[in-house]
Amino acid sequence: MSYSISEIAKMLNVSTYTIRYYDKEGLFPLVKRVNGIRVFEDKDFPWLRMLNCLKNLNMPIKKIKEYVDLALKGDETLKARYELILEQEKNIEKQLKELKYYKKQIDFKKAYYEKALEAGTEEVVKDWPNPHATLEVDELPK
Amino acid sequence: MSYSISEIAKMLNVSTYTIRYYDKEGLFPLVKRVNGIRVFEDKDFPWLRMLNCLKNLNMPIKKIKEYVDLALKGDETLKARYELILEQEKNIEKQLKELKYYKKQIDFKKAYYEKALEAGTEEVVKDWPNPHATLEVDELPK
DNA sequence: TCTTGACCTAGAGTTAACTCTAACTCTTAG
DNA sequence: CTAAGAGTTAGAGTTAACTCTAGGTCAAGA
Repeated sequence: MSYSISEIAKMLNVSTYTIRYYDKEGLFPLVKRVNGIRVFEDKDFPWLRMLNCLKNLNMPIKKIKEYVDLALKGDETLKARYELILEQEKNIEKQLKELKYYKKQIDFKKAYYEKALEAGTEEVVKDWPNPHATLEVDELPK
Repeated sequence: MSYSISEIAKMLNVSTYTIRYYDKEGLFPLVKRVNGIRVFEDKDFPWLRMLNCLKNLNMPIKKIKEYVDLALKGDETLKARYELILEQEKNIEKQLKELKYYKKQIDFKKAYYEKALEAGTEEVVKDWPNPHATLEVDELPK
């Protein structure tokens, strides 16, 4: 099975411009061309999925490019690629921790506004015991 | 207690440039000035914490500004602010789902590289059953 | 045959979020 | 009293990641 650039763009939920931009940046070194036209194939899907993953984990294009270049060099770069994956694993853990932390604050605000709406005014909650009355660096997840 | 711009910058883990930029964008309408110099006070901390939260949830500056403007208008905008918080709550849920989804892929790759490193070559794992062999839109979390 | 639509490239333009520079003021320690 | 250090502004510069335009090719249907 083969796929056009616009089909792939739809799958990744981006524009065709973006796919061409990624290609320009060297993120698709192995995609086939027929008469100059990009032809994506099933064999490209694992990488498309990986790219989608890294992109959504906010890895910069340049860093993704580094990963591509490592992969192209073959077995001698296995270690380096493994480290890069470990780094991403840590990154995900950090993001999860942060999200859970900020979720608490949003939940507090939600309850705050629910009470305020009930009363019709913010006055009744303005001095609610804020679970985080001070702003300290250590308090924030790194 | 009062705090200088550089102290606040340190607390939020950004540069003083960034704090001034946020101010320019209207994110600190209530911060005191003494001889033209910004003087942050304890009363500003709840908002600083909220700002830090929204920023780290990737809310654009313009949207944060909207929230500030709503808050300045008082009780008549309680509903609108509540909706905005609800939206953020949904946003967090989405992000959590996505993160957990992409974590699976990273974990797969981690095991993949561990096996490859053990063998000294990627060949042994190249055709590992990828838990996500196809790339379909519905498969990806929205 | 002609037109439509999808593809191509090179390169210019856009946007968000900083980041920095120049030129200035104000406070304070020596 | 003066020099350092921290603050100020307006506005220019930077960077990443698109996003679009102009001008072209090519294949298929009416």
